[in-house]
Order: sequence, then C-alpha cells, then structure tokens
Amino acid sequence: MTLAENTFIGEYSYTIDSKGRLNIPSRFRKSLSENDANTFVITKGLDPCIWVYPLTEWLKIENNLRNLSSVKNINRTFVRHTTRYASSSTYDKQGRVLLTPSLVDYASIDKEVLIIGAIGKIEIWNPEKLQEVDKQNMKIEQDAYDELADKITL
Amino acid sequence: MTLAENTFIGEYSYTIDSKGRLNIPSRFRKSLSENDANTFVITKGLDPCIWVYPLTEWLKIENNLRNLSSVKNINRTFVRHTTRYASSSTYDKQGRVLLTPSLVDYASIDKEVLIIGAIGKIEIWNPEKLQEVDKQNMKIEQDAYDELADKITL
DNA sequence: TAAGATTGTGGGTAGTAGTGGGTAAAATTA
DNA sequence: TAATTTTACCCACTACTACCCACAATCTTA
Repeated sequence: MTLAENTFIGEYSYTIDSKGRLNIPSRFRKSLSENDANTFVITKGLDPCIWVYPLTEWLKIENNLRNLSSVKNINRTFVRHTTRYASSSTYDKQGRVLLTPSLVDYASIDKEVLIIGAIGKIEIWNPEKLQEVDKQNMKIEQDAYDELADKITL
Repeated sequence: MTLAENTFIGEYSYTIDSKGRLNIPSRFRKSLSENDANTFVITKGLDPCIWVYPLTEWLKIENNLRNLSSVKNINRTFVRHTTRYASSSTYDKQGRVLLTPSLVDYASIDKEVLIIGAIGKIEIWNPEKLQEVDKQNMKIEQDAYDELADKITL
C-alpha cells in the first residue's frame, strides 16, 4: 500500500448516483499528495472515457501546453481540445466528485462505470464501451502492442 | 546459504480461505527486500495464472509505463491493460494477501493452488490448469525450447 | 527426545468504504 | 426581490476489509 504518490492502479466497479456524483476509490484518494488539496481535474479523454488527474499532475500538463507554439494549427486544436472540458472538483466528505453531464454524455455513461487506474491519471469508462474499444484497438495494433509488452513487462 | 533478494524459486501447495486470502510462503516473504515494505503487487499473468511482484520490482514497470505518452493510442491501451488488473497488497500478520475475485476467476482457481517461484516474480496456478497448459506448450514449442539451449546453459 | 518456535489455516469483530437521500446555503433566473 | 434550481454538507445504512486472536501441524534446537 506504500505505492508512489499520485500513482493509480487497479480497477473498480462503481455507480453514479442520481445527483451525478461518483465516488473515487478510497485507495486512489489516499494516494493523492498533500499539495493536491483533495482536488481532481476532470476532463475529456482521448478515448471515449473521462480522465481524472490529481490537481498537481494537471498543473504540469498546463505547463506543457503553455509551451506549445500557437502558430501551428495542430497545437491550437490540441490545446483547445484538452482544456475545453476540464473542470476541477474537490471531493466531498464521502469521497465523491461531481461529473458534468456533457462529460458523462461524451463517455456514453449511464450508471455503472469502470474506474481504472492508469498510473498518472484515472480513467472512467462505460464498461461495454471499453470492451468494444479494446477489441478494436487490439485488432488494429497487435504488433505494436506485442513490441511494448516485450520491452516493458518482465 | 541465502538466495539473492527478491528472488523466488521452488513450488508450494497452498489453499485460499473463504475470505479470498492466500498465504505467501514464508521463504518468499523472507526474501523480500527492506524497500518492499512487506508489499506485493498482484496482477494478471500472460498465462492463465496470477503474477505476484515484490513492490520494488513492480515500481520498475510503473516507471516504464509512466514514460509512455498518452497521445499515442497504443500506449494508452498498453498502460490500461497492464495496470487494470494490478493491486498492491501488504500481507497481514499471518503472511497472507488478498486476491481479487476477478483474478481468481481469470486463473480458474478454486481453493487449492500451486505457488511457484519464477525468479523475479511469483506465479499462482490452479494445479490442473498448469498441467494442461504445460502439456500443450511442450507439444507446440519443442523447437523454440531447443533454441533456448543456445542462450542458456544448464 | 522434549520443549519451544514457526508456519499454515480458520474465524470474530470493530472500523472503514460505497451508496442513498434530506436539507440548508448558494447561485441562477424571472 | 422572489421563485426556482443547483450545489454542498450532513446523516444513515449495509457490506466489506483489516486487524486481532486461536489452534494444530511442522520444524528447530537444546
């Protein structure tokens, strides 16, 4: 349980309640650093899911974005896409954050969600959507995947 | 004589109790390094078994994952696959860790398990499953096995 | 060989975690 | 300003987990 700070692993099946609140797994909350002030930044993922960053991790991303020159069109698009849907949320006494309807809609989420620790961030998925996307990815990029597995996993 | 730290060899027959707890052989626990803080990271194996890493070994994997940019699609898939089934577990006073139902299910484990030291990690098998997989592999990959002989001297 | 220590396994219990809902403060709108 | 909606805080219930103790079998050691 002495994992590195702001590092998330594991998978949890949780539900979104009628008020749009989602509990962040206790393990994840405990792994936040002091500076995160119990706050996450919630935004659109590059996949059809929601990404949740610890506050301090998000600030690093902001810094990186700041350094992208606005002259390049692709940079402007990327910055816009990344920041547009982001909002910060401090979790309540029960450990829940509020998800905006537009993000919930983007990730095709109903009530049941899969919360997945992805090292520096947290992903929130509609379970069926994930399965679907996964299958597709593996079909297209099996070779690249195997190469990574060979390099990284022992 | 003692083995090197975080090195596991040998095979043990243990049982999983009604609460899903599994005792890690005393020999294995003793071989953990100080930095492991009595903690293992338990995850899905590439074979139909459960892999158990000492914390510090897992942190090396984590570091590699952290350096993969999320802008690339295949990187996101790989990180997700690798972290998703992982969970850290500090063993209790009796030396037991908690196995998640999804992993137990994945490895087709009932109650009796075979705990096998695989040098840098530990494998947890359903005994029958292992026998089955073993038989199959030896039939198919005799050539590849022979090729290994060039690399490793016994 | 006998006493003591260690190890694997079983189970009880208090505290914690996930979920649901009420209510007052705050924000928005008419 | 008043009415309505939204948000934040509080309490409550249930299930689960972590911690504790127990015990029998095995191993160690004097």
